[in-house]
Amino acid sequence: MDGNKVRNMEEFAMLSGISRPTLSKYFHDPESVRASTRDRIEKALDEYDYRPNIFAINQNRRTTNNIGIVVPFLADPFFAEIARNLEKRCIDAGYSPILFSAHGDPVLEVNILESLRSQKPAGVLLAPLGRASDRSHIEKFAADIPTVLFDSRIPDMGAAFVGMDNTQSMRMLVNYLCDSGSPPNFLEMRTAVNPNVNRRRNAYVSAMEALGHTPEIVRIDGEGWEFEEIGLQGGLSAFATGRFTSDTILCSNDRLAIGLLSAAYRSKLTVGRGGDSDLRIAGHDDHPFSRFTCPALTTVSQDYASISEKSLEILFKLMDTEKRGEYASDCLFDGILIPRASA
Amino acid sequence: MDGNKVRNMEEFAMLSGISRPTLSKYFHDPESVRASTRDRIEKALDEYDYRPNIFAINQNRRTTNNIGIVVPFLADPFFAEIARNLEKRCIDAGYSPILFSAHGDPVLEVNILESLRSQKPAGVLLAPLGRASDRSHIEKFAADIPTVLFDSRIPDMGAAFVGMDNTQSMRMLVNYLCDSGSPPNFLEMRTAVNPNVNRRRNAYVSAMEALGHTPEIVRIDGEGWEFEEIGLQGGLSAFATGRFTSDTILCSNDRLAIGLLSAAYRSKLTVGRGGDSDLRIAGHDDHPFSRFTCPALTTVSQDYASISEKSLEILFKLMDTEKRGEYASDCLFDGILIPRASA
DNA sequence: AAAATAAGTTGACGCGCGTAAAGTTTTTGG
DNA sequence: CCAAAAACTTTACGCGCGTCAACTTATTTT
Repeated sequence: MDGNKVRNMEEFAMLSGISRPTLSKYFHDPESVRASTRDRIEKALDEYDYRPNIFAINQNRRTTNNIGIVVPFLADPFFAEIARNLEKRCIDAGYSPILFSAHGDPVLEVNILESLRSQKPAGVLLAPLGRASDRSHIEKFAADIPTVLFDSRIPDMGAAFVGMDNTQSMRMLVNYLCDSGSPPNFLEMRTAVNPNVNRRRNAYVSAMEALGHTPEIVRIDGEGWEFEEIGLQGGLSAFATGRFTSDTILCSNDRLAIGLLSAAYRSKLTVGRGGDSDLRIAGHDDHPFSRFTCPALTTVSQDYASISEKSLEILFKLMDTEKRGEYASDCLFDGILIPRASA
Repeated sequence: MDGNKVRNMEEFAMLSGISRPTLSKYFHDPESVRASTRDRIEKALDEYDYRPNIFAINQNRRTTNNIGIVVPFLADPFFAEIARNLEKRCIDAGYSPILFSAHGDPVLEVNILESLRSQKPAGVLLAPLGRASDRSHIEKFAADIPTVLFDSRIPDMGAAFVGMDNTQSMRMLVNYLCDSGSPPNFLEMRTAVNPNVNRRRNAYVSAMEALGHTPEIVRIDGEGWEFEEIGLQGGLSAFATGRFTSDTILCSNDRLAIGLLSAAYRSKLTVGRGGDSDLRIAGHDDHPFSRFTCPALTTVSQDYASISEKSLEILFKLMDTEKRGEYASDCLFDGILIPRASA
């Protein structure tokens, strides 16, 4: 392009010698015009610097080609990774992803949903904060705009959901740990930040009982999303006061486990599955950093690729149809055990 | 609100008994109308469900109140953390941040800039990919839209820049390490992903020479942004083949150091500053996870808060004035040494 | 309380594009 | 080669809001 700035489609129509309605069609879908016309347009596009005004376009359209992606806490690499995956898939499918993080704040989550509304997105992928979320607000939102919830299931929420089967994954972990050593304690934060934790705890309890062991839950203090710090501080004090009744500790998620590994190290406790170690520690989620902890963390993998693929698949269905309610089905993925050196 | 959906400002004007131009003023700036009028509007707003159409608003305005935030790789917690900081500040200042990640892909980076252009943002905060970036493209972008570069400085780029003083920070680290033990080797990736690495290497060399020591650089293979994995694999092979000439290793960044810690652990080498350890390892950036590695990682802190505050301060200046060139000054922050157990 | 000023109202036009209707040209197919 | 179909052009209106000009009403000033 020569850098000749063109003001609007009208002017570009003059310059290119193509009528405005045809240009409009072209920009909406290049395949919708004859090949020869397409060539002429693209040649002109090459010569002049014109891009349709996106605001004018979206003003009339009932819906844009934007897809909102909302996560509860982007500084958590787990969500960063999922968001990356989702973004790429959206782009490949010809949509424009818009990424938001609630930064752990339920008020911000509501604000995001509100501003998203006025963006008229074609659809929204939402990983809610969980317990702190304003349920009725999310429910209303999902009623108006095609929405797929992922990661964290909100009880009694009608919207479609994609996530992992916490019951299955925890049972698998518990079985593995009991097979390979002593039955684990379960470590969690006192104030559960999302419903997954509850499901994981319950699954732990029932899996333990099924094996004839007594479940033992250790709760540590701390609020917010600084899980590693909470795991570290809680771990230090738990080790100091001897709160663990087993040498094997199953954490409600990897970030807590990473903190606990740090606490163990500082308490001069060795971690590993070898018989000469003091402790075994396992987590849950296959956090991107879990491979690199010392020792590497045994965990259950959430299949990022499958979850994001399925989420979008369902979202596209929701977007395609008017009868949204019918597709409001859940989709749970099995986790995959990732045995590493820590347990 | 009763849920009575109101189509447009005209209709809301009827319902509220306030003229449309006055409403327009109000939505642009609530303080610009008389208090009594403001009350009446807000009462009506409370009763009816009306929100101005954002696309119609932005159609005529030369610039929106959006601020673009572009980072090279959001799955890197360092950038996630900075982005979080920037987002919050934007919101507090009354702007709407829009977050983008280039996912390590220079083509995507250009696409982001292009789509950002048509969003007419009031300003943009851009942490470029670095070496891979399309410089001329970024330069043109910054010429049209108020842009502050941060984190990674692109040589000969006219735009304003905020980042840290790598020379200062590396010298500090080298001095510290030499003071407290043997002079360090420098570990880096063979293909530097951004210019910071070059500056750090050079600073390492000159700091070592200033102390009368021979600099020793160890380069490991690997491409892309999976630094931990590269550090792990490179570390394993470097340890196996005895490529390090010192028991102290200074890594070009924390993520590489985290991988190296993992490699050391797997190679049964103990890390720490105690005399009984095999190795000392240090990083650079004060990555959010560096506190929780085993042992905790000695590093230099990038002051997230100061960098983001200063970036926005400069951006606001750029946005306020037309004579942008004059403010295209650099701003470098000193790093702060964070001595932890690893060195 | 009258005059000066600030705030609000009415009416109208423009922004850049979507889109429909009616007419014209080009392409397709038998 | 001609008729039917497809693609394109012209014309015109609408979307929701910004904004200007000319008034009218409310508030402040002296």
